[in-house]
Amino acid sequence: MVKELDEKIETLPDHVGWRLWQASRAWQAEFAAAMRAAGHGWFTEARAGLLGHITRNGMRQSALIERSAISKQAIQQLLDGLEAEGIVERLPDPQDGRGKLVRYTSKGLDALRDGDRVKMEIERRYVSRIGEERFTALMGALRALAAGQAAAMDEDTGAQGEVVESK
Amino acid sequence: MVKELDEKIETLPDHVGWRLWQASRAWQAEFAAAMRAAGHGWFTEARAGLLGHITRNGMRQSALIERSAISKQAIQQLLDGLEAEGIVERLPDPQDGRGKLVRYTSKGLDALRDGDRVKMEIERRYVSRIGEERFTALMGALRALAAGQAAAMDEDTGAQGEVVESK
DNA sequence: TCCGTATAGTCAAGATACTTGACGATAATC
DNA sequence: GATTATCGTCAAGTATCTTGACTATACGGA
Repeated sequence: MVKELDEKIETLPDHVGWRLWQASRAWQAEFAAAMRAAGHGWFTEARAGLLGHITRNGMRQSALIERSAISKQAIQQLLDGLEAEGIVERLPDPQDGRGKLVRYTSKGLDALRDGDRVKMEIERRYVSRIGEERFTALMGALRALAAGQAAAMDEDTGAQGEVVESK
Repeated sequence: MVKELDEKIETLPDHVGWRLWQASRAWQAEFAAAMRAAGHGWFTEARAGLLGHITRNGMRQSALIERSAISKQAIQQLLDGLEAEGIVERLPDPQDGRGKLVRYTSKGLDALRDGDRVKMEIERRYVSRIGEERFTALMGALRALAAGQAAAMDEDTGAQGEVVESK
């Protein structure tokens, strides 16, 4: 009974959203695995997302809130964790008694360096997997998409619009 | 004071991983917003991820566990939620007293239909945003990447390898 | 100077989406 | 029948994020 219907079983989807999700997940899994293998066991996806916004010179917690899209409370909790792991440290801002500066520790900077290396390795693997031409096309399309999206939301919420050309 | 340092502020990253993540998040946000706007307020990203694995004919809960990568407990909890929302229903499997069949309710099928419509709309928007050629290149690269990844893990853990052509 | 208001960060509580571990019930195998 | 494996459930804990309430500091006037 069910058997005949099973002939028509759907395969997993094959639209942009699914493909993007799939590729994104695969990248993250590869990156996280490599980072953990490199001795950075504290590494998680959420933390990575936040670290991507912290400049190497350190920055105000409030600036971090603007740059990343999540609530200040979430950021604080993530920072609590990162601080406990010894990746970043929080210092009082000498210019503003209310503020705090978030800065990488040397352990954190080490992790960043490893992260850069891992990223390049993965990128190399990707290129060898699908060919340079396709890879370039992929990046071009993704950048165009991001630029289009930023333009589409036009009410500049910041953060997204400055992604590409700023430097 | 801080200003001079800000000249050297790092921009947001521009590597594959970041771009994929960014694009994936943007797609999901757009999709979820459209779904909620279409009256499917129960819609969340995690639920979408699971629903993407449930065929329209319904399937065994255990089959669902194999297909999606997450633990059976997580699946159960997601199904609990979906069942409470009236999107799916669980019936005893007549062929196996231990098993249960997960099936869409008519409300669930309605949502799927809306989902398909929304997906196509978004895809159309994407095409008009970056051009058909680029969009095609994007899809091609993403598919190649997925195929390469499936091949790379070679120890067929299932789930990933069978994505496209399986049947 | 004092006062109102905005900003920076914290504390507390709760929701969601997972995890591992232990368990009962049914099926399959020998 | 006894053993072993599979299917689903229950319970508890973790990570990540949310909203709401609060404190401390800064700033911009009267």
